[in-house]
Amino acid sequence: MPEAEPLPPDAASHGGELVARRREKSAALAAAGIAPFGGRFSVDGSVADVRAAFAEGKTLRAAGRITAHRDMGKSHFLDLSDATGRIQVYVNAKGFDLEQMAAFGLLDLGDFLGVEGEGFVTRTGEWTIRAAKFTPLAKALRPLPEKWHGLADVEQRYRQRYLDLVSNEESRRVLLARPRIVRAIREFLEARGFVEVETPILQAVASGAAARPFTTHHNAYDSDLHLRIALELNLKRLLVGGIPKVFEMGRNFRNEGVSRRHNPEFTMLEAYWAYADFEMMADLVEEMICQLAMLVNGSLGIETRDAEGNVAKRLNLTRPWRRARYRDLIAAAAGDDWFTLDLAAQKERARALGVQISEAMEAHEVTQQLFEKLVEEKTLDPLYVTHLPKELVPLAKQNVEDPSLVDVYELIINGQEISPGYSELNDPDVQRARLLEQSGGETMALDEDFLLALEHGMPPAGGIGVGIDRLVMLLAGAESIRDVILFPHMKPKA
RNA sequence: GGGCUGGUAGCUCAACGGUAGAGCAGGAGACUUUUAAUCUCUUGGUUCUGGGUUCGAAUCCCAGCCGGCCCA
Repeated sequence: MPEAEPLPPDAASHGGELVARRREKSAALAAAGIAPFGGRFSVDGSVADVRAAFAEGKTLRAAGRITAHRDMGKSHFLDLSDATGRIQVYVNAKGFDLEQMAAFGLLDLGDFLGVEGEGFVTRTGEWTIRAAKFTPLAKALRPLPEKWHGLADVEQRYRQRYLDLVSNEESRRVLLARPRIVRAIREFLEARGFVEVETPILQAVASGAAARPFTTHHNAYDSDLHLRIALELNLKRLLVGGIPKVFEMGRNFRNEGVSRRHNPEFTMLEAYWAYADFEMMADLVEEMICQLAMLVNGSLGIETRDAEGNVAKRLNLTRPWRRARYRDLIAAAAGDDWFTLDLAAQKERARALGVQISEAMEAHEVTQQLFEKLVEEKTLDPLYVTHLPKELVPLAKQNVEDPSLVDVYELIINGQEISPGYSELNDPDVQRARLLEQSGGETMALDEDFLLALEHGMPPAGGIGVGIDRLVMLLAGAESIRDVILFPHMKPKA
């Protein structure tokens, strides 16, 4: 590349020398009559499309970022990349005049470039476009992360996701798995007659789950509103309205902590199927997730990896998935006599088993804590936990034989709750009573308008929820929810 | 909220009380099929911020800011 003028001293002192040089090259391109930030450029599709169309002697048009430059003097090799792949471009000085080669010298790694030329195969077997023309398309005024190690700084990967996408293949793989999964879910449900709907995010009462909502204000009606925390109640209103199979996939918001498994906004699938029950819903989810696993991994085996990238666990999604009652799982973990013990004895037993128990906990909370630590966290392959205590699930129908239980499942895979499914409670009076009898730290808000809808008659139905972020984590092998969200919530920098 | 841990050149990382370095990127040069190209030379730093200890601080201490992991 060409001789550079000495930079003004202040440019270098800010650590801005790299930017200053690129700005100079951008200006030099403009001075030579070449727009450094170009416009329309006709291409044979994405880089992957160009590779698919590749043939020796065929004229190809491609565009992308310059991600490598191997300078041989009169011969240059460039890598042109986008998120779909990489293709090599060969530029031979013999094919261009001096002005053109001067312009070529003003290009930098990271710039967008369009090329046209014939395909050929180098003697090392690399598919290559022999550039007959090249067109600068956009100047990168700042350098990209290092070519070999990519961008490793976790914070910067999340705050400047575009740099992560440009430089980290693994991030592209995980983040692009998500839209494929979302699309496949829609296709799966639509093929079974489910209708997709969109319901309001701004709600007067945020209910359907026990969680703190975000609050905002609507000026026109001078009323406080909440961002939804669940989709459930509106979809049930649609069951009342006569739509027998309905689903929504959309964003929920919970004003709670941020962690490896929690983002304040997250995507939920909920589906409701009139005249079905929780077991039919379990079958549906089982089939759907297996299809998704085949789509993403081509297999029902899943390998989870630790921070070093080594295989940590192997999961097997082969059907049929195990189904077991909550009480039986507790008894197996804590002793057959568990449910005959009084509260004090249960607390003592739980602590002896290494489960942290606080004095304030009620009986079902002690049992639930024990369940989470000794069953849920230790479960790898899919497990449908069924027939939970009714206190845990106020929107589900009670079991006919044992009204202390509800007809529900909780799907657990790899120690995480992936999906709940219910036989939905459709008796308005029972529903009111169940919402009023909630106890413990977090309770669900009472939505009178929802109860009014139930009084008009809701068909018996099965319902499911699927946390899409966690499902994608599972299927794509991501360790953190932030790895499956393009722009995860971060604390603003001061 | 608590515990542990991290922040050094554009990027990836060293230096762990005694002159802040390397690789890549950048700059100059050589090279007409390279591919982490190679070879010679070379520029580049408010060591996150603010205090403190010390003859001397990237390093030790305190506070803060922003992350990561674990716990609640």
